[in-house]
Order: sequence, then C-alpha cells, then structure tokens
Amino acid sequence: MEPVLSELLSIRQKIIDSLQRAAVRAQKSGKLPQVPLSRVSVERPQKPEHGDYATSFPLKLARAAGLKPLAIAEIITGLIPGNPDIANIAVAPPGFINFTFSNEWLTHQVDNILSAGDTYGNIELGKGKRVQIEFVSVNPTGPLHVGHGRGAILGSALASVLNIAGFAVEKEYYINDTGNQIGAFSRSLFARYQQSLGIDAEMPTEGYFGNYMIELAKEIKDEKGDSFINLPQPEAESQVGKIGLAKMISRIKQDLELLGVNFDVWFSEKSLYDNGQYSKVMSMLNKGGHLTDKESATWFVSTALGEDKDNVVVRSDGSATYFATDIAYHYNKFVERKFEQVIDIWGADHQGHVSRMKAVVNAIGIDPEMLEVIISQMVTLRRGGELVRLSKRSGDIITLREVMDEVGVDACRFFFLARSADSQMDFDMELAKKESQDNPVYYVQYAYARIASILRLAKERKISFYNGDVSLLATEPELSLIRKMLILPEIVELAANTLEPHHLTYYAQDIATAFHSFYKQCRVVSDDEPLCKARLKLVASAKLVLAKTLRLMGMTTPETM
RNA sequence: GUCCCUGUAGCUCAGCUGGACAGAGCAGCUGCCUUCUAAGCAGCGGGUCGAGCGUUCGAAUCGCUCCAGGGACGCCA
Repeated sequence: MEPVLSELLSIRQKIIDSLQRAAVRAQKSGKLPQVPLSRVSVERPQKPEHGDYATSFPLKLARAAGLKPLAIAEIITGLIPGNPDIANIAVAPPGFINFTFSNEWLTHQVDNILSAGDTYGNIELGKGKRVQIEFVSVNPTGPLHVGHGRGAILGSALASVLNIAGFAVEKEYYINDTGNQIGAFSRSLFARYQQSLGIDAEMPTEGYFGNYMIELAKEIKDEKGDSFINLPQPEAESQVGKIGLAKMISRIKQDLELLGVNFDVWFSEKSLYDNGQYSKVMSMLNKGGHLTDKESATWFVSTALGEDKDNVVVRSDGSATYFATDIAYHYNKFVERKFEQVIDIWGADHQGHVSRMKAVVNAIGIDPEMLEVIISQMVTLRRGGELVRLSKRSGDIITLREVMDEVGVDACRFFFLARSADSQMDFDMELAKKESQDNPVYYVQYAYARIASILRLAKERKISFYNGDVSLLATEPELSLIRKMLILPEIVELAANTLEPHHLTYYAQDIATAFHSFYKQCRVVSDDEPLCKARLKLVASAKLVLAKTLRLMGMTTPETM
C-alpha cells in the first residue's frame, strides 16, 4: 500500500521553503546582510490567533544580522510570494511570522481525508527502513504482571506508529528457554508435581513459590498421570519442566492476545546454541581481543570500551551468563538478520545493562546508534492505597490478567499508554475502576459512538452525501475540528521520531474535545440539505481520524455506547 | 560511592530537539437535556514549573551544584 503523502506535511514544507527562499532573496538584494542562514523551522503556536504555523526565524537571525527582529520579519514577509492556500501572513512582536491557512484549503482537506480513507495519517518517514522492536520477553517461569503489561502496550503501540510512519517493523518476543532460571523452574515444578501426587518432596530454595506453580503441577498430573516419578530425577525434571514451559508460554501468549498484543516472531534463546551462533560470536569477540580469562571465568573486557567494570560471559562452571546469550542474540539481530535499527524495551531493573550492551554491539562492529533501548519505568500496583508486591518468586501476585479482567482492556491500554515510559506510575486499581465513569477512555470512545450514531441516522434517512460541498463548512467549531484532524500526520511523525506513543493519547482527547464541541454547536442532520451533506462529510472524515487514532493505540471503536 | 529515571495546579500527569501571558483530566464551584447518545457542552477558581547559580534577545525546556523520591550496580535474568 502506497502511503498518501500528507497534505499537511507538504504545506508545512512549502512554508519552510518559501521562508528560506525569501531570506536568500533578501540577501541578494542587500536588504539582509550576508550572514549564514540557519535551517528554518516552523512550529505550531499555542494560541489560535497566532495562526497555524509560526517561525521564530527572524529572532534567531537578529543578532548575527545586526538588525531588529521585527525589521527582519517585515523584510522576509514582504518577499514571500502569495499563495492561495495561505490566507494570512502576519508579523508579530518580538519577531515572529505567523501563517494562517485559508478556509478553502482547510475545508478541502475534508475531501482529502475521505479519499485517503484508512491510509490517512500514514507518512513516509521511515522509507521502508527495517526496524525490529523486541519487547515483553518475560521469562516463561511465571505469569505476566502489570509491569510487563506496560511494556507490552508501549511496544505494540510503538510498532503500530512506526508501521504507519513508513518503517518495515517486525515485532519480536525473546523466549528465555534455557539457563539457570529454567532449571530452577523445572525443579520447582517437579517438586510440586510430586507433592500433587502425595509425595513429600521439598521445594528448591531458589525455586518458584507462587500458587500458579501448584496449579500448573496439578494440571500436568491430571493430564499425564504419575508417569514421571518412575524416571530418574534429572530426566523427570527436564520432561516436566518442558511441558510446564510450553504451558507457561501459551498462557503468556493468550494474555497478550487478550491485551491486543501480538508478535511476528517468537525467538528462542536456545536456538542460538543449537545453530552455533553463540560460539561464533564468542570466537569473534575473542579474536577482537574483547575477552579475557580470570578467576577461572571468561570476561568481556568492557572497561577497555569505557565501562566501569568488566562482565562475566562464561562462568567458572562453563555455563553462559544471560549477558553472553544476549550478545549472541544481538549479533543475530544485526549481523544475521540485518536489521537497520533495533529497539529493545526493557524494564527499569535492566537499566544497568544498557551501556554494556551498547559497548558489546560496538565490539562486534555495529554502530551502537542502531540499538535503541527504551527503559520503561516501574509500575507500582496499589489496591485502595495499599501496596501490592510484584515479586514473581515470592508467593501471590496480582497478574496482568486479573487487572485486565477488572478494569477492562481498553482502559488498561489507555492508562498505560498515557504516560511516558520515563516516568514511574502508580496504578491504583480501585481508582481506575472508580474513575471509569469519567474516564478519558470513554470520553474518546463516546465521541466515536456519537459519530457512528449520526451516520446511522443519515443512512436511515437515505441521505447520500458523496457530493457534499465542503466549502460550506465555515463556522468556528467546524474549522477547529478540521484543524485538529489535520494534525494526525504530525503526531505520527512526533511519536515515531521520539519513540513516544504516549502523544497519541493526548491527541485522541484533543480530537474528541473538538468533536464534542462541534456536536453541541452544529446540528448535522437537518433540513438544510447542502449544509447537512457538507457536515456529514466532516463527520465521516472525523470518524476515520478517530478510528485511526484508536486503532494505533490498540483500542476498540464502539459504534454504540 | 558510581550510574539511570523522576520532581510542573489539591490529585494523576502532558509540555522539555529553548520562543509569544504555563496545559489537560480528575476533584471543587456556576450554568445548559422538546431536536443526531448529558459517558456531553460552556464557564470559574487553583501553579515562586524542587532550590540556587549560569548560558541566551528569550529557560519549565540547555549546563553546573545542591535537595527529595524511585531504580540499578551478582559467575541472577
């Protein structure tokens, strides 16, 4: 599908170009001294009276040029040729130039949005660049909790944004299916399995004590009977562990699907050993002089790359650390699969891992800039103000599943998405439920449902509006709504550039506000047939914009509420 | 001790690639349902943007120093 070039982004570029050319022309004619011209940028003014776009270019130029900013603004403005799309170009103190779209251009965008349809909001920022985004990647040794939910929602929304921003995105879940914790998991599960058969088995001290392990063991007992107790213990642990692991993974998959999160690839850590890539990258690092042996273990010499300490990659017992397989994994991403950009979303507890991972990426000859790590900060779960522990190893936790069941998937997604990954968040379930009446989630969806209701009525009355004349849209609420709808491509651009999908939630509320206000002030289905048709076009285009935004956030679009 | 994140209205948070009098939701207070959904609209009140210094024509935004909260510093992942 070929993305439709955004009219908004192209008119923005035209404004920038016209400013640039006017400045050059001013210099040629001697009105402006020959000083280096910085790159012109335009921004969106906060106040509507300052127009649709504004530049502070004259202010930036003033010092070097030795002229008053206002004078420069006047000179440049005088040299910008007329454009029917721009109704007004105004100079404002202390030296801004403000541009206001013409109503003709604005209203025409309604038709543009309608013809773009589902592709409205798509931009060509990524130019097909191959991006891998890896997130969640929770050890399959326990159920997902709310912190994982946050990462999952962040990752899936970011992937959607990057996708419509023109990147070739691949979503991946890295399954830690080998190593220490899997061993502990298997031993714990086998102990629980024996217990479920009435055998007095002892849980390993490093084991997983959550109730889900007891249920899991019982499930295996019910399905497979007592056949495993006759095997030698290591064999039995391994087999029971394998079954348990598969069950855990499928449970995680189900929870994520319920949350509206899915992956293109489920990548097995174990496969890195099976296909030899782990040994390959280790010998590569060794050849590069990045490894050293001391205290009978093998270390990655990160101090040589500016880190404050070295890190073990192979333990004295010969087993690989988590860091070591992560090196192989990133080698696989960059070298074997040739991703041009890799985004990892990790929890706050992995924050110390970032710089050594970048160092190692550098050591295997990859520009560390190609690896982008987003740290999603902690979620503190509360219930009526009381703190709920999140530790996976100790007993009972509130799972993501329970939270989803209690507050609803849409609300979950919106709440988690509404905060930037950088800030810790308190998630009080009682509050989330209590506030659900006056929730921003419903506010946005309600706007959508109202739109659907209008279009239903129009259909009932058999009003066809394909030939509506959008130039009849002239009142303030109508034009404000159009202006808000136009921003979507810029929001997509912003979210993709900063990797911050939380902007979407604020945009969604903005557009809902503009619509609710329009709805209150402008009757759509009426006897004034030409106006009715024009407004139906506006409403239909608003539906597209709202649907697109909600879908990007992974939320549902209810036709009625 | 070192490193990372955060500190903006009573509460939860946007804004932070410097720009025009600091924003939203919730909570509080006023009004508005004979017409497409009042889960809505219109309005009011509420902030020394943690503190200080600096850079700049201009700082919530950049730099430095403090203070406070959270997290990380394992041959765990």
